[in-house]
Amino acid sequence: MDAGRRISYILSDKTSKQKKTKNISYIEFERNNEQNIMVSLSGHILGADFPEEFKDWVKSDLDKLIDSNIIYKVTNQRAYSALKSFSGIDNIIIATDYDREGELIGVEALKFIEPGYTNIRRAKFSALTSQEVKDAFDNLLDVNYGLADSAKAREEIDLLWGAVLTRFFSVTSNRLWKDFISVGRVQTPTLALIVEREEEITSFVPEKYFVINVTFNKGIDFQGVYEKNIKDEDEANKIFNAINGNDGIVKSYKNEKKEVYKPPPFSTTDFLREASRIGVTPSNAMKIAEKLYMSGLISYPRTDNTVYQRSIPLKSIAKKFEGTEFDNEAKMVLGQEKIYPSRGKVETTDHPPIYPVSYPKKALTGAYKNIYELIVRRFLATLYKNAVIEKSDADIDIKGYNFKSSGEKIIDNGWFDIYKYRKLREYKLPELVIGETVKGKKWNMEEKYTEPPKRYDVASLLKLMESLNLGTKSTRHDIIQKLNDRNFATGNPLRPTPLGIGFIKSITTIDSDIAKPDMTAELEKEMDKIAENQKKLDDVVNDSRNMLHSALKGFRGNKEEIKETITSYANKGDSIGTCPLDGGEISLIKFRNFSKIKCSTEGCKINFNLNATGLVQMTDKRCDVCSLPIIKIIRKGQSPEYRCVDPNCEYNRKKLSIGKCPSDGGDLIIRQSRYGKRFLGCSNYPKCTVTYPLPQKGVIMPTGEICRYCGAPLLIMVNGKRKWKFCPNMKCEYNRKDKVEKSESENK
DNA sequence: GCAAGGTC
Repeated sequence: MDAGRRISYILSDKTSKQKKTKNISYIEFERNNEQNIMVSLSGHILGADFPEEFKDWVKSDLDKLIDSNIIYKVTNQRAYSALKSFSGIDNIIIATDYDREGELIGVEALKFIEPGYTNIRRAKFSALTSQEVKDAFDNLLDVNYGLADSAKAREEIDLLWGAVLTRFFSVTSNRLWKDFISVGRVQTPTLALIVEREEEITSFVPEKYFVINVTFNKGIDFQGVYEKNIKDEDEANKIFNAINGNDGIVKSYKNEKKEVYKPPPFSTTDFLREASRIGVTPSNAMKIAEKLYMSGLISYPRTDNTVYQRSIPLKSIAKKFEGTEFDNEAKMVLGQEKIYPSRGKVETTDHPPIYPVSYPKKALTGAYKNIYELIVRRFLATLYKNAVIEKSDADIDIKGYNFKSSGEKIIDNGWFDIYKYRKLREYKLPELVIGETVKGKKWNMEEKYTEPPKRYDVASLLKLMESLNLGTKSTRHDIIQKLNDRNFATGNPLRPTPLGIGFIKSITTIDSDIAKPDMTAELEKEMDKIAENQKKLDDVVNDSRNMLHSALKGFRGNKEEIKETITSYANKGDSIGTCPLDGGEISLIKFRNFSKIKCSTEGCKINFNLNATGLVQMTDKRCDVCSLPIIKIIRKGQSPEYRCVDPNCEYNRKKLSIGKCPSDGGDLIIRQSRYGKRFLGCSNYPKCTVTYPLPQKGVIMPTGEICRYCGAPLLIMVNGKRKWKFCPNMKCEYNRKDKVEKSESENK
């Protein structure tokens, strides 16, 4: 159930009714003997844009674009027509999310309701619980126009900087249309983080160091590690020779009980990180969470909040899991004398943390089951007790050198019994007495190397973006996806592409905030001033326009360098091997919709387009037809594909051929239609127009057999575990007769 | 065609 339906359902004591005419959908309900209409908005209704005259990227003057007025276009037609359709309204209550963007969405809606009334109020609730919603509508507030303006400033400044710099970098590097260079307040600093990390890794010089450790024994074996890592080999040898073969004397020993705190309630970022620990990617986890929310199983999944509001009936929710597979866990939680939920650092007023709302009537399966279970276990864990461990630490001396030993013993497993994704580990250390001698058993010196920092994976990047305040709970994973789609970064862990590196190098030629998280921080300050009526929307946007003029001036001064940097990096591509013809370097240069394979030697034949997704490698093999090299394309979960590097070579056509055309004997080839659907077509097109439709999913293989009814080649289809033979001619009798005969004979 | 922010 969406938010609008839930609110009206609560306010009307479950008597609300959904109404739908041709274009308009709304909800009617009665409350306190008054008729109400509820219109669900679902996001912004208006979007900022520039006037038509600035349509052409190459011809538009960017300084004029900066000073242009910003127009607003309807982007949510459904909400717009619903709002437009009513008249004779006495009161308006805005009940959007209680945050900056929510306030703006509400104010956008006011624009489209018949004017002429004065009574506009605002409902403030932070969870869609019965109590909160009813209280909110009994205690209405005023609309906060300043808050809405602060969001509008954000929107206009993002459009101005984004559009102006996107156009500047795209036009300057001559990468237009699908290959444009996208610049934005959130995406560009995020890409810069990925590029900076890659540079740290490539410039990293490993350093050698030595670790000395000793296995001691007192009843049981335990480890002591020399207190320092030693860089100097001579010093390491000196220490090792001194301690080797000797016993130790206990210099200090202490042990104390420590609590291991239970985790805070789930925010979106924490949820996505934990989901990726159990093997579900953030975008998948988000999709699943949205579906669970829509089916009423969990609360709203987009939230920064990590503190349960008082209105959430924690105990009665925990009760819902009695008698389910979480029976034990629920009873553990409910068996406590009092329940003290954990609290995180962030507390917001728009939504509760993510928690389960109900137990599914129909059992969930696959990733849905795992994600739901994660949310349930997290919820119950936040209501249970902290774990307790006994931590012991000792200093042990051998010949004047200090070794550290430590141990951890579980006293009470606490919440770890519920949240099975984490485990407490025990490290044994016997009880020691200061001054006693412990026997040495093994003495060891190890040579190690310092390691470069790790690349960010999607989970750690989400966390970092959150701490730098880049993006919001709803947009962060989209931004990472965008960097992927725009050919700036790839894979997980994320690496920048040559284009990504070249672009960041070129944008950091001048010291502009657009590549740093600072721009968001500054914007936040200005937005707060607007919200508190200390500054006006237009003044803030105009200040930003002036900063943009001067940033643009700076970039213009480096135009040649920017062009050179981006093109040289983008054209360098990734090296995928050496050229078997002349020993040159073969590069794969990626564009948004295709790639180029090119040899570094001037005049070399190898300079072809490549239409393929997946990892491309050179092989030593040569094509039988044209003797150019064969390339290998690797895709996840599929056997590798081999192709001649020349896309027009006969070798590739034969390989793709799935049989002969019954009309003229040409090759039937799997092709893609304009709309992305695959079909079989004759290689003699346009002379021969024979085509056959194909199933859109699964692997299609030739059989070499010919259909005895229509002469088309018979094919085998493999989709998951199922596998069947068919004739691509849908009307052919083969599919009715021969297929039936076969399955009957299998039944015998 | 541009951004980032909402969201069935």
